[in-house]
Amino acid sequence: MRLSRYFLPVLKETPADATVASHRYMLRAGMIKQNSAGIYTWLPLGHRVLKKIEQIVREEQNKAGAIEMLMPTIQSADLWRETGRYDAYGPEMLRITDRHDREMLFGPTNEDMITDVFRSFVRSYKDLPKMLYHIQWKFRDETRPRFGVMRGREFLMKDTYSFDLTKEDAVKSYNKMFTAYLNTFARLGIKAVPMKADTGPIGGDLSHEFVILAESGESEVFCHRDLVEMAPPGDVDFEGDLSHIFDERTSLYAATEEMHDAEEFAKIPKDKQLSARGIEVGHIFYFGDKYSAPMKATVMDSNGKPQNVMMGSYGIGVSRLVGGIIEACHDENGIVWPKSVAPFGVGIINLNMKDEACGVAATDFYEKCVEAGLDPLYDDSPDRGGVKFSRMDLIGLPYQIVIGPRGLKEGIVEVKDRATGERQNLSPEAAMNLLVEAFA
RNA sequence: CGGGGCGUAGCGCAGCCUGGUAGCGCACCUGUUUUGGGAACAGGGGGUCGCAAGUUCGAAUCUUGCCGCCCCGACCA
Repeated sequence: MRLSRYFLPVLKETPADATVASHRYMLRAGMIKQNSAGIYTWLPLGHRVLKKIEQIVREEQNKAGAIEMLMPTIQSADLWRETGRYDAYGPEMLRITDRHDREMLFGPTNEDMITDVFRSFVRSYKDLPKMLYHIQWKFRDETRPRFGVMRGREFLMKDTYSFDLTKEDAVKSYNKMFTAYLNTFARLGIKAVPMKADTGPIGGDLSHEFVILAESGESEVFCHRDLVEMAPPGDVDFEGDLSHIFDERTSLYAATEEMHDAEEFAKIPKDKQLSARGIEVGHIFYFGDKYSAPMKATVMDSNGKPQNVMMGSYGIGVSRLVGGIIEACHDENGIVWPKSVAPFGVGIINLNMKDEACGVAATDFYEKCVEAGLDPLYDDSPDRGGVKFSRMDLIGLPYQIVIGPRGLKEGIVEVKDRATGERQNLSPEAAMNLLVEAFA
């Protein structure tokens, strides 16, 4: 993409409303625009990141055997009455009346609806297990939206629902998602720690939150230090036994504030005790027949007897992750994107648009990057060097290629690694090789 | 939902206390000179001062009501 043809409204000054780093940088980098409290437009740069995260989440869900579908944002109140949640959910649910005075709502989650879908079609235990998911916008009318997209009212969430005949089988599904989540967050370039969690209003008795450690986190969390650096499971057989992965993580202490047990925590060696602020980016629940029972979602077992299906639900805050990743990956100059989610792979800076040789070299490098699939952003604006440098640092692409008249005379371009700040002077060919290898 | 704060040009702010018809920096437009870490000079455009009512000869400024947004807390993906 050529910057001159793109839509990248960066801000030089920090908007007064933004107090946390990710919110400030998202506004300044032209990723989002606030429309009202907790509701945002995703501008082109932000949209790219959102879609990249979404795609990684999708791929890891598919690997784990979950099947993608799409349910609507608007739901009928009737379904929620069946489970008693229409009254239980409270003012956080946005209630709407249609022209026929029918009560509708903008879905804050989809347990009720997916249970309805399931019971409409599935009759036999032979169809189990099943894991279904969608990636859809949710609305929760928070009393106090804040921190930009990290606590919006409208947000994009991946929610998976598992259906099994028995609790024992449901725990296997739970472990699949537990494992998939570890891989997902690792691919996103962040360290998310699974922590024993309160089940909240969704209910159930087995639940973990996946938490990124960051100073701006909303809640306090406690865990064993080793959990933070533990390598992800990587390629595993999702049809095989995954309990060792679950056991390995859960044998070390990790809990959110509500579930914190100071006595247990104290048993950890002092140098391994970690208490920090955390951002919840994923949450998984097992809740048995909480919804299948009232909604009569049953399948025939091998004896021909109807059984309530045992369910779990598994959420990842896709839009929240954009902010969460920035909280974990930024410096004083701006965002430092992990390669996997960066909006563009490499930024090319032409230091002097009026210098003909410079233009030829930069355009040539740009076109080669396109061919190599590096997804480059070419700053072909007439701005001065300083403006281009600081803008490129702000939007945080993993690599910057600086092409200027001075270097070209020596036959070199400068390659800057955004994360380390390290710069190398290389021939264009060597620079290209470096980039291709970096993204291989 | 309790407590606090803010709303004046696209962004960041001053002016309000003490009423007299709106200003600064950045951004934007034109021109010239510049061009390796947010250039300089000259000229220019842009605001019914959140909305409504009231007080007054006169309201950004005083009064009342409403709306919007932010921060702390409680609540939550």
